[in-house]
Amino acid sequence: MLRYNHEGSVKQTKDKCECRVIHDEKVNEARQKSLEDWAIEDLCQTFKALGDVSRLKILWALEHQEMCVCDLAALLCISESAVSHQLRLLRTLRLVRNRRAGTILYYRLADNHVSELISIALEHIQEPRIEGQ
Amino acid sequence: MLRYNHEGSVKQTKDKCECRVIHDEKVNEARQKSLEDWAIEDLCQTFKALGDVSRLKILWALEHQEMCVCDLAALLCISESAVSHQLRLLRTLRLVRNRRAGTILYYRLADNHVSELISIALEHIQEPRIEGQ
DNA sequence: GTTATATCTGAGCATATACTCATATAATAG
DNA sequence: CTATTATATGAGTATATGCTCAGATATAAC
Repeated sequence: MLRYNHEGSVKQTKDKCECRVIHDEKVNEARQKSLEDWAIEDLCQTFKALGDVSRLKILWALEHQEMCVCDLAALLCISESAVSHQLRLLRTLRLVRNRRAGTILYYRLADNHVSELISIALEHIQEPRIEGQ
Repeated sequence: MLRYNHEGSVKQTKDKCECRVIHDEKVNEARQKSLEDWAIEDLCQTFKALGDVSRLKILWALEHQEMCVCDLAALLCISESAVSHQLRLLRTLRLVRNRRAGTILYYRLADNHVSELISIALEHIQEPRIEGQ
């Protein structure tokens, strides 16, 4: 066991924290293989976008067909404003796209990533519990 | 355009909401293909677990090697208590497991799902921006 | 038994966030 | 131009959540 000085993020270079470390080599290896801050942040935002009941329902619906804002609001039984707010977030993260037809905006999934992510997560939650763990 | 009565969740069967619907057939089809409530909720919790910087860093570290609580705390530069709280959540969702060696608990990923999910999300965030959208 | 180490857990708090409401914008019809 | 429809947006608010702190638990050594 030894004491270890951590290098904080860029914002906190002055106040480094001191923590216990049991396996120095493991921590060092993890440090070397760690993702860049921007990647972690982007990953986090992507998963966070999927981690909401309303947005999940929207994405699942768009996986089968394109839909407009008010239809999605009807499906989820929440206000069109709420749907619009969520769609903006999903657009920002490039998870959905839209096409305009007059005053109506039809939304669809941006690419296959969402489908793949949901598919794997479905596998996970449906996996049978293992005894003794 | 027509008015539509929505069936709320089990908890709110009494106060059904009335919303605009443009494409009745789209909404009906989406209703038929919609996931069960428990599946949506489980999916949501799984993605929510991945949608946090600390937990993502933990999972990414465990993808390469098993680690104990205090090493993870040292890596993330947060308290061991905070790590323990997050690991409990990840354990509950069967995303990680542990093995005991004396007083030390070594954590590892429970299966390949986490790796696959992160891998696809990495693809997504690294995808080049498309102009005109 | 006592002591030390590693981890866990509940409570409290500060921040994040998902919604509602009111209003603004964009496209179409007249 | 005005009116209507569909959507977007900013502000405010109630809830959710990630952390710290204090204390509890589990294992090993003595």
